[in-house]
Amino acid sequence: MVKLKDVAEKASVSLATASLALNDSKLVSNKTKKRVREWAEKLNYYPNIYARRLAKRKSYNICIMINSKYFFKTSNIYYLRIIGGIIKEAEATEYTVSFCFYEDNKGAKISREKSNIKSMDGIMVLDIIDENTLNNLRKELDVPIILIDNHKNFKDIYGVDNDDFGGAYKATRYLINLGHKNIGYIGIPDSHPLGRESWYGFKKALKENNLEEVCSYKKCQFGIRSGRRAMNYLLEEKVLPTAFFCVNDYIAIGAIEELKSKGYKVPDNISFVGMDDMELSSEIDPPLTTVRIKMEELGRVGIKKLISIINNNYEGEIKTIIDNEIVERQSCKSIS
Amino acid sequence: MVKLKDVAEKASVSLATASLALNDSKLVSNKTKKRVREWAEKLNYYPNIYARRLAKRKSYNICIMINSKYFFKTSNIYYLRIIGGIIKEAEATEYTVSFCFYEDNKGAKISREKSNIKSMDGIMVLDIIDENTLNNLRKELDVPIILIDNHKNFKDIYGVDNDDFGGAYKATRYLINLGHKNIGYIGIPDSHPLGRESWYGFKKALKENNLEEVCSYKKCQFGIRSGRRAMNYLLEEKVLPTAFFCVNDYIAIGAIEELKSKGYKVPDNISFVGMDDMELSSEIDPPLTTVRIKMEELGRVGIKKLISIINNNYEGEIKTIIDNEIVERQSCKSIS
DNA sequence: TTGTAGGCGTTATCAA
DNA sequence: TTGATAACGCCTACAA
Repeated sequence: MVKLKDVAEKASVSLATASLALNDSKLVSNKTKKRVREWAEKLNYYPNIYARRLAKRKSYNICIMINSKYFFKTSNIYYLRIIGGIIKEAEATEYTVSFCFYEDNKGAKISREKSNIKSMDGIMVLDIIDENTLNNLRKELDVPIILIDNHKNFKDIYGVDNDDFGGAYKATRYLINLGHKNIGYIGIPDSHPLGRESWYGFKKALKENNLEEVCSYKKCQFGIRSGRRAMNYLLEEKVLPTAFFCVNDYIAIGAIEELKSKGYKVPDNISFVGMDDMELSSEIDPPLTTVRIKMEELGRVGIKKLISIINNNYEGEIKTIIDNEIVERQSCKSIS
Repeated sequence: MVKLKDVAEKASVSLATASLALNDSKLVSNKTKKRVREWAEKLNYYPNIYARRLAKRKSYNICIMINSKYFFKTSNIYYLRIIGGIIKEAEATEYTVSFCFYEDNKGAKISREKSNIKSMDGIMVLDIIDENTLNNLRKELDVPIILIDNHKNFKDIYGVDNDDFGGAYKATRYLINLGHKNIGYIGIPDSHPLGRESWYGFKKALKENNLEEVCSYKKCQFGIRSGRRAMNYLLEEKVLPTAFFCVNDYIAIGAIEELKSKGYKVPDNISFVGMDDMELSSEIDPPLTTVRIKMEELGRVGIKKLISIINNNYEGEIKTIIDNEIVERQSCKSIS
C-alpha cells in the first residue's frame, strides 16, 4: 500500500507538507500542491481512511437505524428510495453510511456486538420509532439524531418529513376542482401521525369549500388487502361518494380492485387519488393519480442536514418539510 | 471518551494485558480477564474501531456495489431483502458494510471522491453487472469479489445465486403434476442469464414428461405492464395453454390482470405459477402460487462466504446455489 | 512556506 | 503471565 510518506518522498517535501497539500490547505504554495498532487496520482495514492479518522478524532460515519420489523415485514420500496438518496448524497462527502437494525420497544440497548454504533458521528432514524427506543438512543449516544419520514413526530428532534398534511390537502382540492362534492376518505387510524396529518389535510380542504364529510374509513393498515377490505366494508354502507382520497397507493389499489371486481368502473363511477407514487401505481389499470412523495429527496436532504448539525453549522428549522406533487394519471374523472 | 488505557489503569494491568484480555487471548489468566472485563463494562468502554482497524491493518469493511440504474429505476423489493440479509448477518461479525453505486459501462473507475472503496476488505456485487465494469473492479481493487444474484454469470468468480433453473423446473413440474399438458411460458430474452436458466428448467420439465412446448413468449421486461402486453400478444395467437409459468411474479400478475380484464377466470380457465414471491403476490386476486426465492438468505450466505474468502478459509464451491420452494396459493387448478 | 515531532487508540513483539 | 515499547498512517501545533 502506498502511503503519504511515499508521496512526500517522491515530491521531496515533508510528510506534513504533503498532508497539507493534499488537503488543500492555504498554507502550501500552489506549486508544491500541484507537485504533490501529481505524485499522489502517479503513485495511485489513496489515504487510509482509518488513520485519517483516528487522527481527526472524527468517525465520518453515520448510522441509519431501521426498525427490523418494518424493514422485513411491511418492507416496501420507499425505504429503498430513501436509503438510495442518503447513499448517493453521502458519496459526495467523505462520510460513510452504516446500518443498524433495532427491535421494537427493546430500547435499542447497545449490545457489545453492535458496538460499531458507538463510533458514529450521527444517527438517522428511518420511519416511525417508538419513544422508548428513541430515548435510550439519546441517552446512550452523545451524537446528533435526525428522524427521517417520522411524520413530524417528536417535535423537539431534528427531522425531515414529507408534507403529509399538504399532500392530503392538495389531493382533496384536486378532486374538488374536478367538480366532486361527495368525497370519501380511506386511511389509517389517528394514532399514527401520518393518519392525523392526512386526515387534517383532507378535512381542511373540505371545510374551505363548505363540503361535508360523507364517508370515511380510518381503520386500514398499509397494504393492498387492507384497501380491499375497507372498500368491502364501505360498499355495505351503500353511501358511496363520487371520489376517494386514500392515504397511500396500496390502499387505493386494493380499494379499486375490490370495486372493479364488483362491477364498478374506475374512474367512470368513482375517482381515486392516492399518495406515495409507488412503482406499482402507474402499472395498474387505470394508472393511479397520486401525490408523489420525494423519497429520495427526503434521504438527501436528511443527510445533508445531519452533516451540518454534526459540524455545528446548521441554521434551519428543526423539522424540514419536503413538498410533494400531484401526478395526474387516469383514475380521476371530471364531473363538473 | 473512555479508552483502553483507562480500563487498564482501573484494572491495574498494562495496556497490553488489557488489550489481550478483552480480545480473549489465551495468554491472559482467567482471573485478570474477568477483572479487566468487569472494568470495561463498568466504565462503559467500547473500543475505537478506527484505531483497531489501523493497528490490525484490516478494514473490516465490505462494500456492496449496486448498479444505480437498477437501483433507482427498476428498483424492487428484492434488493431490500438481500441487503437486509447482508446487514443482519454482518451485525453478528465485526465487519461493517458500505455501499457504492456504479454506472453501466463506465468501467466503475474509482474517482478520488469514491476513494472509500479503496479501503475495503471485499466487494459484493448485487445483481447483473457488465463485464467491463467487473474487469475494472478486479484490476483496480486487490480484494475478493463475490457476485450476489448474478444468475451464475462469470463462471470463475465467486457467487451466490438463486437456483433459477431449479425453480423453473420445479414450477413446471408442479403444473404437470396438477394434470396440465399444455403449458405456456412467459419470460425474458435468453440474453439475460435468468432468461436462459429459467427457459432450460422449463424445457427440461416438459421433456422429461414428453410434453410439447405449446406457447412461449420471451420478450418481456420485468414489470407488470410487460406481463400484460405479453398476454395481450398471446391472446391474439388464440392458442392458449391451460397453464403458464412466468419467470417472475410481476409478469405473472400483469398477465393475469390482462386475462381477467378480457373475461377469463384464473385459475378456472388458466393456471399460473410465478417466481420470486413479492409482497404483492399474496395480495392480488387470486393470490399467486409462486416459487419463493430466499433473497435474505442470498445476502446472508453471501457475506458469510465473502468473509471466509477474505480470511483465507473458504473451502466450498465457487458458485453457491440457494434452493427455493413452491408456495402454493390459489392461482392453480388441478385438471387431472 | 515548509519541516519537526507528538498524538490519535489499538495491536503486536519482545523481554522480563 | 504480564509489561514496555514500537508500530499502524495520518493530522496538526509549533518552530524554523
